[in-house]
Amino acid sequence: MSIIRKTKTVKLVLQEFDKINEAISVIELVEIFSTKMDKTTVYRILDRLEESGELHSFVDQEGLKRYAKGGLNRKIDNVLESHPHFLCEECGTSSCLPVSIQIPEIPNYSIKSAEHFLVGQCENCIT
Amino acid sequence: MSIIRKTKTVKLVLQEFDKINEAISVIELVEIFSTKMDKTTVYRILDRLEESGELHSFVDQEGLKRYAKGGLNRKIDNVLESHPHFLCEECGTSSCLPVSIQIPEIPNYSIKSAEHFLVGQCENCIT
DNA sequence: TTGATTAATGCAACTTAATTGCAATAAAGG
DNA sequence: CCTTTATTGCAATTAAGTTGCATTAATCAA
Repeated sequence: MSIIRKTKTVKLVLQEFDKINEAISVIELVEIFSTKMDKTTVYRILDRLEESGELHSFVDQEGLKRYAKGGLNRKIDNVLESHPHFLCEECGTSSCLPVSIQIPEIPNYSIKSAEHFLVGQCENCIT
Repeated sequence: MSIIRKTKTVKLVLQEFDKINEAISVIELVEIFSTKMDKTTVYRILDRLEESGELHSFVDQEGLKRYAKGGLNRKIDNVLESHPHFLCEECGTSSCLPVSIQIPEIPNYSIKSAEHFLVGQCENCIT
């Protein structure tokens, strides 16, 4: 599994994520690369990049899959570390927020992973 | 708009939510009521029950819409109060957890709403 | 209780994100 | 350069959710 071959299309996708520091939806990516590769290829490359740990994905409030650089839910010192994803309702950009969210202890429950989705106004759009 | 008429189908849906204390996906509900009403009707009743505040909805990690009793993101004393949604990876049941999650202050960001999705093992499945 | 108003429903068709099968293509290694 | 097989493109398919419209049935005033 994971990414094995550095094909032209894989390089294009990686370049795009180097340029943009946002969480991009798959449909945006399909649109961006519409002249360069088939949508099936986009889906499959994203799959592989996620499995190799170069990207991570989540599903936003509208049910759309989004990808962003790096991994999610890393365990640091045996503590689950997860960052929230943010959507600006003004400009529509989505991003990973560099803060850590505390998950309270829940009696008799074991929490393996956490996903946080915040909606509001980003630093560019706040009045 | 909200719910206006207490039709037979609306009563059936409300009964179901009275029985079950979980966050149920729309496709499950469509299946449950497959002999009682059309799937379009299920979708529309859920819409109305959400607008009237009797249910709240969220999209889970798989992109499926789920509904549960009550409202979400109530403002209590002007503080955003939101509970996490939980999915048990063993038995597959989803529920609202009665704990409050603190959203840290994020400089230059304004947070309007928050969605938390936890995955792990519930009290029945924990070993 | 009846009748008029219009919300609610059922059905069929449609939209859109995502997946699958398969033959053709092109990385990677020897 | 040649072989192996991962990767791609294309077409078809799946599945969640939506829409338009004619029909049905709550609701309420008379």
